[in-house]
Amino acid sequence: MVIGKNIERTEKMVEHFREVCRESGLKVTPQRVEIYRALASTKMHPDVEMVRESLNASMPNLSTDTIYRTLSMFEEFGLVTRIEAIGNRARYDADTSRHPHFFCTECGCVKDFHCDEMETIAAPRSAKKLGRVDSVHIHVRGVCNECLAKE
Amino acid sequence: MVIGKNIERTEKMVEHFREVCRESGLKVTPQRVEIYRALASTKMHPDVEMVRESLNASMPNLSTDTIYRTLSMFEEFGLVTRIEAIGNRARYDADTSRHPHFFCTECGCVKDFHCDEMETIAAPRSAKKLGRVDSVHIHVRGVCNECLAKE
DNA sequence: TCCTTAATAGGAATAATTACTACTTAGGAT
DNA sequence: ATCCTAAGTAGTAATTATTCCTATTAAGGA
Repeated sequence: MVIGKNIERTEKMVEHFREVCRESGLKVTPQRVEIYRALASTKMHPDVEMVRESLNASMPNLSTDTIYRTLSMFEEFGLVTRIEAIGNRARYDADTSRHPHFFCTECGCVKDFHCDEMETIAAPRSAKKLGRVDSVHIHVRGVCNECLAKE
Repeated sequence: MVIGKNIERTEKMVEHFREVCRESGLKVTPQRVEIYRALASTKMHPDVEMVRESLNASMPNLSTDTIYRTLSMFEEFGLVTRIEAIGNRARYDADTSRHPHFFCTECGCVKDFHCDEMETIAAPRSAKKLGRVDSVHIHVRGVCNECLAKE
């Protein structure tokens, strides 16, 4: 996983992350910072294993459990969004703004795209009748260009 | 899981299922028919365990592996849709028409609702640039009325 | 600097899914 | 109707993802 693009934006996100931790009484540990930074610095919507790999050099003793706990906690505090992609691994996105995803059914990659209509569409009355609606999620499934090229 | 509502509609779906099997050269085994019928006769979007429970009386020896294999196969042939709900169990829907789902983040239930806009919104150019788009999926996350009542 | 309590590492346990193999059966051929 | 064969199934083992547990560590306030 390539880390390090858009360093400025990433560091702004990390600073915001520190603030949220302080405000919420969460300890700012090196593990948490590095896990958050790993997410914030990539567009790959990594799963736990990808986070572990990307931090293996800098934190070889980082435990799986810590990554799981930390990511769940981040989600709880609205710092990341959990993506229910195809397959069995949960993936996470540090970009919590509402936006649709493209899921490749061949390789499992997840990509962002933008669409005003999808980002603003509201839950209808028929949905609100079922309970309290907290968020709207849109994704498309298909085959990414890389996989199409291989065929 | 309550099975048996809307028997007529269910049996029409089962008949269609048989046709698809015949056309595709798939054997119509009792296991497949019952698994399909279990899905077609409920709106609960069951997971593997729910299917197993609902068929436990009629097919006590039905193996987990068969349910997994069969549901994957159904999805491959467009007979069911796999729903990536919250949590770690895959759920399935025999209603393959495009419609949005409500996911309760408390109890994990999945409910259908309808919304013309959500059912017709098309993938934008920005998505098509990423690859071939096969389907569009929309869901909302929130807390269902039953869970709200408990609080 | 000390203290308290939250957080972590490492490993064990659990849960979900897939793989394997000997046996069975659906459905076409006879 | 019976036979044949490949596809399908049951039962179990293996794998993979996730969570739990506990002794140790360290963040951050006093």
